[in-house]
Amino acid sequence: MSIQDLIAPINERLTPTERRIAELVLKDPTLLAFGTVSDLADRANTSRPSIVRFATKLGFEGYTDLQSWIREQLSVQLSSPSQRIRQQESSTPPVWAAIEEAIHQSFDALTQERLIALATPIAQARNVWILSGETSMAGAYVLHSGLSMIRPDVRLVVEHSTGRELSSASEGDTAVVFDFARYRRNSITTSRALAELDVNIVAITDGPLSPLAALTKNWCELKIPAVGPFDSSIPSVMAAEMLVAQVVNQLGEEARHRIDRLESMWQATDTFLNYTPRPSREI
Amino acid sequence: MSIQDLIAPINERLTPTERRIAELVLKDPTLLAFGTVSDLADRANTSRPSIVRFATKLGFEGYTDLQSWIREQLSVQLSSPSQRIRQQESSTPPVWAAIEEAIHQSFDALTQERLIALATPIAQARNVWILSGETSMAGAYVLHSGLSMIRPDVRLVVEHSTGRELSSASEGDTAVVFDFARYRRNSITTSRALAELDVNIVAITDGPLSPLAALTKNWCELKIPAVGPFDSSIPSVMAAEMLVAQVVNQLGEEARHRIDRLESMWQATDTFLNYTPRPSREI
DNA sequence: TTGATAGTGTACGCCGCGTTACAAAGCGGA
DNA sequence: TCCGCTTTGTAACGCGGCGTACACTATCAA
Repeated sequence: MSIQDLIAPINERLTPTERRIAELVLKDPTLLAFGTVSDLADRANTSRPSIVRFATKLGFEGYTDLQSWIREQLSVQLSSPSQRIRQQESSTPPVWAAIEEAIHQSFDALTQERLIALATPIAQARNVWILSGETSMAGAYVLHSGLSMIRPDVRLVVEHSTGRELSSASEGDTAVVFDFARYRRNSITTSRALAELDVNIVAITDGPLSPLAALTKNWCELKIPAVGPFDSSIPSVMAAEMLVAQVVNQLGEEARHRIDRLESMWQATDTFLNYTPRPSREI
Repeated sequence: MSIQDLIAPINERLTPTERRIAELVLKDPTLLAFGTVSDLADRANTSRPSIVRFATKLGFEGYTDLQSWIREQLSVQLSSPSQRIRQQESSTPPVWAAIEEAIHQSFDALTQERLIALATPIAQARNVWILSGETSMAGAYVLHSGLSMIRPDVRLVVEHSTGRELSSASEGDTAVVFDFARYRRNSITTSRALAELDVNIVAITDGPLSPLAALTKNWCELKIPAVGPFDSSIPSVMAAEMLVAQVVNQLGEEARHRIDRLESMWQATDTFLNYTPRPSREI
């Protein structure tokens, strides 16, 4: 039971001021443990009674009650073995390490030059086709979703309609293919066919021995860790996101203009619950 | 610098009473952090001035001074490892740091207990419905893909057919919702409706202030970094994958059996290019 | 025995704490 | 426009906090 679990069930009943207080104490719980009512009031730009009311709204008698509760929680956290475990880095579960390593390697693989090399054919293509194997579906999905927001004529090709969809592909187009061992037969054969048609191939795959790496010089290598019995999609997704960001850079004003139009479309259709302009937009 | 290091050099100059106080605070440092002079005096069977004198003997102005020092020490100890990591590497590109921090925080949020709490309703549900906002589509996709391989009756609900798809949802079902600020109106209102129908809600969201966190106690908090102009899907995907792995654990033999059948189906249809059995299967 | 000194507890003052009652301001509906 | 409710801030109160001055006790040397 944490302060988060206490706030969550009542978060919709919080007044604006109380919400400010909630954000404050969530950001820095030590404020609650050590701070006085006045401290919190000052930090949240409000008055002391509002702090007390916040405490009662959480179900406590008053601030004192809330604070002593927090202190108890903190005491067990300080004395419990998990805290000591937390400080030792050696005991992290192996999955964590595998994911982190994979991410690091992907970062290393996606240098600035490599990103530019991969993004350029995407930015300049007339049509962009996206293909993928199994592990990498999520990456393909993210790429499709992201690219669609910044340029026209982007299509995610699903296996059962490969032929129909790709019949119009030709020189000047670019196909982005995600696939890793074991390679999906369909994605590989399709890529080969597209390469024959002089379609630019951009391949996200697992190394120079991949059949995809043979098709193009625009490829990059990702390491795929396992999470439980399945392979992780995280590296693919990361690569897709970085590709999208790079294409945005290269398209410049045109991409930004499209994003702005999408934004106003969202506003017009009232898509989001609490619309507040933010520097970072959603995919 | 700890309280031990402060006491050690003067321990021979301590009077009997002061020695009792020293033993007390060494045994339980939270007493110093949270307790008042009176508390300590009572516990050490002495008077309040002795506590104050003890503080001054350690080189502080008074008890207040000592206490605020202890609290500072405690604060850094409580700050999460991810925050300390942030302070180290300043030379890496900001995107990397942001992604790594988000991943660390997600790891912290997805403790074993939390994972079990989230996975149990998924493992036991009659039907599983998956909903998502914008950023988190990829996570929802991965969850759907993974769960489909290990249990029946898993459905990804897309916005335009929400009503039709969910008309059969009822008690005993579980809905997994991914959404983050700005919350997509459709996913939130749908979740609320499902909660009204006593469908179990499992929420992957951005904190206790999320409207989703108000609906259920089975929620977890992810931090969403920005990659270029868009929010990243990586945390959602990671959470989805860890959820799938946990559900596999809980379903045990049944899940493994299903995976094996899928495997032979793949073999039969010759889906992959180079079939070689591997310990880790693809999603 | 007596005086000085170190150790400790009592008594007191002042400040700031948390709390509550009440008034002002903001917001929506009639 | 007015009325009611919700939200928020102001003012006052009483309690307990810490710190300090002072008094008592014990110890030891002379």
